[in-house]
Amino acid sequence: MSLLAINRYSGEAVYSQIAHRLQDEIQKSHTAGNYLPAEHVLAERFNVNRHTVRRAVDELIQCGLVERIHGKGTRVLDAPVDYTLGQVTRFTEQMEAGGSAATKILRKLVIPARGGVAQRLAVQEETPVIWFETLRSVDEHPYCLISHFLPLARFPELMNQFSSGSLHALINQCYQVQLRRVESLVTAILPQGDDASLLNMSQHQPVLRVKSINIDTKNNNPCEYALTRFRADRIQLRINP
Amino acid sequence: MSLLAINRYSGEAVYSQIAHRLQDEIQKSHTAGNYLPAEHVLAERFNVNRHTVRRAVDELIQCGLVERIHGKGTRVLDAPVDYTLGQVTRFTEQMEAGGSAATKILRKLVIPARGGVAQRLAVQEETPVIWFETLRSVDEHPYCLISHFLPLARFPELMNQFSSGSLHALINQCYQVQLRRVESLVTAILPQGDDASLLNMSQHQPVLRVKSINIDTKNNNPCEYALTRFRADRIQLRINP
DNA sequence: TAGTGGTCTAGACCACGCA
DNA sequence: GCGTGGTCTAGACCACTAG
Repeated sequence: MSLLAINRYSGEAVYSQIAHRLQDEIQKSHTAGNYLPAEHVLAERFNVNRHTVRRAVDELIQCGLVERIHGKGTRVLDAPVDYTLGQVTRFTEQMEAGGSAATKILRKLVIPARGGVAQRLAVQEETPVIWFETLRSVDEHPYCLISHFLPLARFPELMNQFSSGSLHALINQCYQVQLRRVESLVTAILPQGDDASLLNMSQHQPVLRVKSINIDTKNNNPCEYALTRFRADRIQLRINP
Repeated sequence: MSLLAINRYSGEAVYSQIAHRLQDEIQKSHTAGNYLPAEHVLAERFNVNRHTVRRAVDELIQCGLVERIHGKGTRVLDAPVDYTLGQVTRFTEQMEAGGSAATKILRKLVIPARGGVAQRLAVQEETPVIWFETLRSVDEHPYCLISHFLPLARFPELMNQFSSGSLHALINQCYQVQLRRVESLVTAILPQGDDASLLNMSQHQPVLRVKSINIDTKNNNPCEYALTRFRADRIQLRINP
């Protein structure tokens, strides 16, 4: 319970003061999964109208701190998960800490390499390339969408072999290829195409886009080009030099 | 003027119907720079309360279609810029590079350390901390905004010494302190506060936010906490493991 | 059925931009 | 001073969740 009351003459809007107060309290007692008190309770506590509380909570939602669930309440969300960009990608292992991670395969195609894909895989234009589209989730909450591109000639049976689980583990097992990340290019964009709906997020909130190249550690040939879109409100990338 | 009236029993919220109607009209008569009719006029036209119109316009703002200007009205914004334009001008910022282009100092303050700042600098709450706000540009085009936080006790004269150029070079020169970046946390958000106008960008395009900690290489004490916001349409971060 | 959030109305007063 | 958006209140009713 806060000691300081709302100051109606401070120049700062009441809803804004309440938003900051709630934000502080959420971060101090980082109770992810908990529910905020009901709106009418908060209204009584701060001595304001319920609509004013709603306006404050709107701010928290915009920040990605909480989510409203109709009929249930307003739930505190997990803080963005740190995702370390290292040499070896271990998506599943990194994310599994909290809950049950899952990878869903959305598309499996063979396409002719063009432009950036051909260039990054160091193959001729029109060379057949495997394209996997995967969606990763924790506890049914999607957090990233990955387009994987791999030269078909190098992994001739991968199209049939890959049906679930970790792609890199499968490659390691079936082809004795150890992958190492050599470069990542990170930027932020608004979600394109179906990405927003697949990630179950707003079209107007940004995603982190990471282009990465993985090479075969044995011969340093590029084997995979991956284009990952992270929900930026759920993920932050940790980079250690 | 629309022919179809609002249907109060369609299941779709009234504000949502109004938002779609307005969106259609804006896009048909794409009159960027024009102002929407005043809220009370729209309310009258749709036979709803002014608050309901406001809720509808909130949606359009969220989409980046219009902006409210206090005392003036609600203005239709330009169509979003095509992404291909952004791609051309996008360049890459090395995580380690200090940045040599023009740096403008926007603010120099001493503030009491609180929360994340205190924690990351490993100082007590309320310890005096220097806060520099700088803007970096290339060819007059701003591309990033940095909040630097440094313990005042460690750099007692820095407030007066720093007037232009590279902060890290100055620290090295005056205090014989070599800084090393030990951690970076990267995420993407929509610009907050004045960031959009300082970076001369749309409020609806994302920025890359990098939190980084620099330590003194001699004793491994944290000396600077920097919070950088990059224009994501102009910058991508290259990360080499 | 009780409790929660979702929407809409009605009216008041304030703060800002501009002529 | 007028017209604009910004905020806050008060109350009503609906829709969803869960016991």
